[in-house]
Amino acid sequence: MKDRMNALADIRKETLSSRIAADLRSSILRGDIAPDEKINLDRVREQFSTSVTPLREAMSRLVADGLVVFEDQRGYRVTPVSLRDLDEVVRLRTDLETLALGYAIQSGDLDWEGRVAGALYKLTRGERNGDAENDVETWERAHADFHLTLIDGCGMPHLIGFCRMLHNLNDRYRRIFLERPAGDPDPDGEHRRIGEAAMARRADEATELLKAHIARTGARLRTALQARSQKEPAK
Amino acid sequence: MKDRMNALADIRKETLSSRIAADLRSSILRGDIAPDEKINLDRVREQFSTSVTPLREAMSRLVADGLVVFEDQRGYRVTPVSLRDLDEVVRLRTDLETLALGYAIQSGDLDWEGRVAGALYKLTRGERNGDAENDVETWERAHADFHLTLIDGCGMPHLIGFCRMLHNLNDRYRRIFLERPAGDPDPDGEHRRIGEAAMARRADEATELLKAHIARTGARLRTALQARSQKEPAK
DNA sequence: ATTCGAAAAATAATTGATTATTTTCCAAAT
DNA sequence: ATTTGGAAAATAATCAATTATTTTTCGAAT
Repeated sequence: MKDRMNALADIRKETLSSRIAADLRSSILRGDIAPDEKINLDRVREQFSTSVTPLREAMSRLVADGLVVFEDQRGYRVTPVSLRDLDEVVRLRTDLETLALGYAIQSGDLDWEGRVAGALYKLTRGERNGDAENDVETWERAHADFHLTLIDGCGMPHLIGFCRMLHNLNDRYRRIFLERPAGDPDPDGEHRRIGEAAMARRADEATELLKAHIARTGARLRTALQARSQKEPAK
Repeated sequence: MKDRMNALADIRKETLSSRIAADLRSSILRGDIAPDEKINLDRVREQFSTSVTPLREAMSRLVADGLVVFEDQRGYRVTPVSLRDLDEVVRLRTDLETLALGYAIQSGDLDWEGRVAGALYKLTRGERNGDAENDVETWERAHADFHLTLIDGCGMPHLIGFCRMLHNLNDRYRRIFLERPAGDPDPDGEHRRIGEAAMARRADEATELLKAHIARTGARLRTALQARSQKEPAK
């Protein structure tokens, strides 16, 4: 009874800032707002039918996420993309996600295993590369959820935050630049093998599989970006 | 002539938000605003003689730095301290700063070496544990500058951002909980050895020295926190 | 044609008032 | 003594107007 009351008390009124930040985050990840695009605060304010204050706050949160860059007196711009940035993101994902996975395998409890299994189930049950927008968003959510649950067992909030940010940055590249964003030859198989190795506490195997998974997507992205920048010279 | 004009054009009017964020960051790092302390926006607004909007924006930036935690409708609170958090910060500093240093040694150019030498010079020339506030702040600035310059040669902005954040978090622990925050037995020697190994491109030696340096401070902090929490039971 | 400087326009940032939500207080009921 | 519910107080969040700064435009000078 008391636990039930506490759970209800935690349902707090979401602020406009949080709503706006979430919506803009999605738009940026999907490429709906293009990399390097200047964000005109007055126009966006009108689109959300709000005033500038919650919008500025939302932008600050997106800056923290690495999705937007800010300069005093010059406002906000969607973070540009580049080969160099992609390389960093891929390299850091490799370094930090495997680090986090290692710690998770070390420290994660049975509850974590259960959550990994659940996230894996949801990911591999979903429609992939469906044409319907809802299907894509559902898969993207399940995908992010799986990766983040995998490392959640490390119990290190700062590290999880870094990985989350890198994961989002990588997702943006994948969604903008790959024609089939979920189009690895066998993503379900890869995700399953990673998840199973992690749950079975085979740390070396799990981290090697994760590394390969990250590298594979990274290589495809690199190719796509290079092809694109041969069509359009670098800014 | 054109370069000179560009340099002048880059001198932009600093915003109140940026000023407030910087001031509050210092206050938090120094422990002037205590860990876990609720930040009353109206009171702080008055202290800065400003309105609430730039203050909220400043707070968002501090949230991004990990120095403040936020909850919708409940405002802002200085990030609490704990043994668990300290352990994570120390562990991640070890993992990430050595990673960054390795990359810097790999990629850093002569200009980077020069900057490391300069930062080392400034650090070892300064007054340590002086009683004057300016001396402490000067040393703290030089200390942070040295560590961040050391890794700056990695040329990876995200990684540098993570390391900066961890470094700040660690600095806060050091300044609040150690009676002599710069009081390692021979910090100048340690810093010098790390810097010289890095400039000489002896990667293994530099990273081992850095690890030991981080671990030493971490152990002292752990001891100090444990002693304190035996006096005051955990919240 | 290019550069410069000033004015106009656009945009960023801040203000102080208002509205929304949470916290605290207090009296009544158990 | 404890719990509940409502009102008051405090605080968080947002608004729309105003101010500050940057960017764009345009005419004059070179």
